[in-house]
Amino acid sequence: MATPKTAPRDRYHHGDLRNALTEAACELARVGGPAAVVLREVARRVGVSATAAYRYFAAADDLVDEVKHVALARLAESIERAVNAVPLEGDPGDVAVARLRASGEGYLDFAFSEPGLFQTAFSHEEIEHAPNEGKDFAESAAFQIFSGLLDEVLATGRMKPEARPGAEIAGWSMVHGFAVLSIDGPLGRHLPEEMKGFVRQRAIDILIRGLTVPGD
Amino acid sequence: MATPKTAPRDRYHHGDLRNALTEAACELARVGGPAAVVLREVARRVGVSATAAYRYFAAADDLVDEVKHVALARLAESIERAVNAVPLEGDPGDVAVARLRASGEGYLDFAFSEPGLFQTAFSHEEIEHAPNEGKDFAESAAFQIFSGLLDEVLATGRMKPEARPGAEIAGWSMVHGFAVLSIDGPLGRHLPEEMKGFVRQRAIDILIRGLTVPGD
DNA sequence: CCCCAGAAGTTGACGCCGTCAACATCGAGG
DNA sequence: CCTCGATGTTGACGGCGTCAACTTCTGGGG
Repeated sequence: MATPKTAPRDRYHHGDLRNALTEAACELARVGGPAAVVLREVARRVGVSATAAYRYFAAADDLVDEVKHVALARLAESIERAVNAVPLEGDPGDVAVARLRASGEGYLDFAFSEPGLFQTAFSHEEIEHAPNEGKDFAESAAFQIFSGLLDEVLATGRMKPEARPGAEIAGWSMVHGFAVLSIDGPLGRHLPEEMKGFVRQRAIDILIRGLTVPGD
Repeated sequence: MATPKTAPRDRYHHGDLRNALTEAACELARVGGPAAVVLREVARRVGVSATAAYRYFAAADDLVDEVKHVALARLAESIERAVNAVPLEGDPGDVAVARLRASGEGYLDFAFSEPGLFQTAFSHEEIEHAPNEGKDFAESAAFQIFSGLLDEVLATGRMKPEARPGAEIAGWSMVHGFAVLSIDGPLGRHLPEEMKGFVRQRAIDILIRGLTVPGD
């Protein structure tokens, strides 16, 4: 066992295939969306036979699931980054509202900068695939952050208590709907590029207006 | 040519294949979503060879497009039905707002009662498929109705003029996002059935609150 | 030291898919 | 009646996901 571990083993066997596959799958998804994640192509890119993937994934869908989790994590990072960029000085209510707004911006930043991954994050091939582990999203980091921000807003009095229930879902719906309609829906194709930014701000404005009460 | 047209011609040739194919494709989409629209299966159901479809559709995607247009039309019908069910008596502002709200309800009624068709209506296989005919959606009946309803609300003074631009897109985003998240997203799987209705009302409430000003 | 069990990857096959080129068939108009 | 164009069929190709059977590599115990 003198010098064996350093050589990069050109013809696979012992490089960490699983990670390599996941990475290749992510790249495919990034460029072409969920439909582009094709098991045989992933294997080809990694330089391995198609069936090799079955050592690590029970089926092709599981590979897509892996990408989905990666994408969801990146989405959460994007939101967190945007929220943390908001300066904390000034009226606490204003800060809370600004942070809430920023979370929406972070969501859309990710959706527009990585549309393929975003689409993959929300793809479910079949209408049903088990009562489910319950793990994949509502429990996800992104949702938790968003929920916490709404609590902040509530705590500063900038939201009426009766408006709090269901607020995360309404907010999520607005921002997600806008992303979806923009990325592969009609907005993306029919809206002049210069209006996109305007409309995006308006959507978030209307959401914030619906959720909060004016300051002072 | 005495009695030829009445006989139903069992072995295709001259029955209107195109319609039969479209209809079968719609049924597939209805039950299984866009992924279930498989050319060979459609042909099989109609009792015809797979390649027969190529007389009427240049490619399998064109068949899906056909379903998409049907689905979009049904969506518009559902919205129109809900809007027209609103009684016109009382304060015009209230009526306009009620009609606006009803359009959202009609949208969601369709999405939840025909999830497969709804998903198909908003599916686009590839990220790009031409600068596009521009026809498919923003010009669609549904969008026009929605836009008109917003104008009504504006005219009754229940919406501030500066809130009007971008309003249809914000509204569409909210309702569409809610539908998508509910049908094949996390809301559908993680939300107790009894809360669905509540959350749905809240989402629409928040939207209306964001778009309008209170009456009186 | 060697050797062998099991992990890691390959081969070849199957049935499904979309699509194409070549062929068969029907029915209306000269 | 006979031909010609529209309509549908056959058979093939390559790509896909998946499976069973095979090979090759590697580390740890005799």
